[in-house]
Amino acid sequence: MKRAIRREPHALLPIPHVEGPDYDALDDLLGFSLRRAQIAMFVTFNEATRGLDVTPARFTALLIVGANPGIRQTVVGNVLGIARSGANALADWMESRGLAERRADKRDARAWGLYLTSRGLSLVEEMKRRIVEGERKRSASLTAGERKELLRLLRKLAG
Amino acid sequence: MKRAIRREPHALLPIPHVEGPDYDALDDLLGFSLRRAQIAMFVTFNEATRGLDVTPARFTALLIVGANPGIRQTVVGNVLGIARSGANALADWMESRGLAERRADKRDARAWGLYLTSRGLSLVEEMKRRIVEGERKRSASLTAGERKELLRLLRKLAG
DNA sequence: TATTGTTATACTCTATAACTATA
DNA sequence: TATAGTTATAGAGTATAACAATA
Repeated sequence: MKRAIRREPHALLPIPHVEGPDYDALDDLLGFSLRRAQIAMFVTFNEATRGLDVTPARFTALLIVGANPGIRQTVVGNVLGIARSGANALADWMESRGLAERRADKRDARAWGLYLTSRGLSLVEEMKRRIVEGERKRSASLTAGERKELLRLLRKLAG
Repeated sequence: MKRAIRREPHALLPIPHVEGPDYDALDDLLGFSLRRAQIAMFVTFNEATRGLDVTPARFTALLIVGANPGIRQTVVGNVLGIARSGANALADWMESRGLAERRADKRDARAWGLYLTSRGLSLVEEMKRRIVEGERKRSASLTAGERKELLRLLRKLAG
């Protein structure tokens, strides 16, 4: 006898603003709204890249390697704000999928340079198209000016 | 012979905008700047609440329970956007620290109502003071109008 | 001594799934 | 049959710490 399937709140859902409870100071805290907005955008990212086996960190890493051929893992890690071990795992992932190669750095025998393969280059272009389109839909309620202002304020806040 | 201590990039550091690499489309994507801004604010949160053994989720849960005495765990989970099992763990944490109590709900024998203790109430006030002050410092480069506009745009984006 | 890459390990957060008591 | 809470388990992502090779 099969048990009924019950769906839990899935991770890939935006955080709702629940009717009923008093949110107290929450709605005036940047931290809370930043988190809600970020998750909403994360949901959009996932929908846009469905089937591509990608995450924001993977996309960012591929994009950076594509724009900076020969870049070192450590620098990719710095851009992402993660430790070297994490950047290493990302490089392993890229190589295992045939999206990038490690080539010896001629100036420093300790280091590898990362280079996208043609497959990596076309994947990153496809992802970029989808993600830009996803962001366009998600921010459709914002005017072009508002979107630009939001970006400016976020960058200012990120310091 | 002791090995030299080497500091890895600590989690509690903002994501830097690295000099050198080409960021390509990254600086025009809301997702990327949202993440950088959110982490910067998370760092601020941690500095402001150092020693209080708190996380953003714990703070949010305490605040919501404080503002909504008798609220159910599931509703707290909905506000946070997490599954019931996670909300349950948060309630366990609150009780184990003497910050909240579960009391039987008279209208529904399946449910508990959550209530802050006096210790929980004073802690949440202390946290609120510190976090508001931390946000004030972090967003000092924004005018009051810019901060308000940022909040408005974030809420719009979060849907 | 410091840095690059690497590997192994541990921790945190969260979802998933199953279960119980009650609705 | 559905819902509130509970518990156990697993997975993703990341830091930490150590190490070899090179600077």
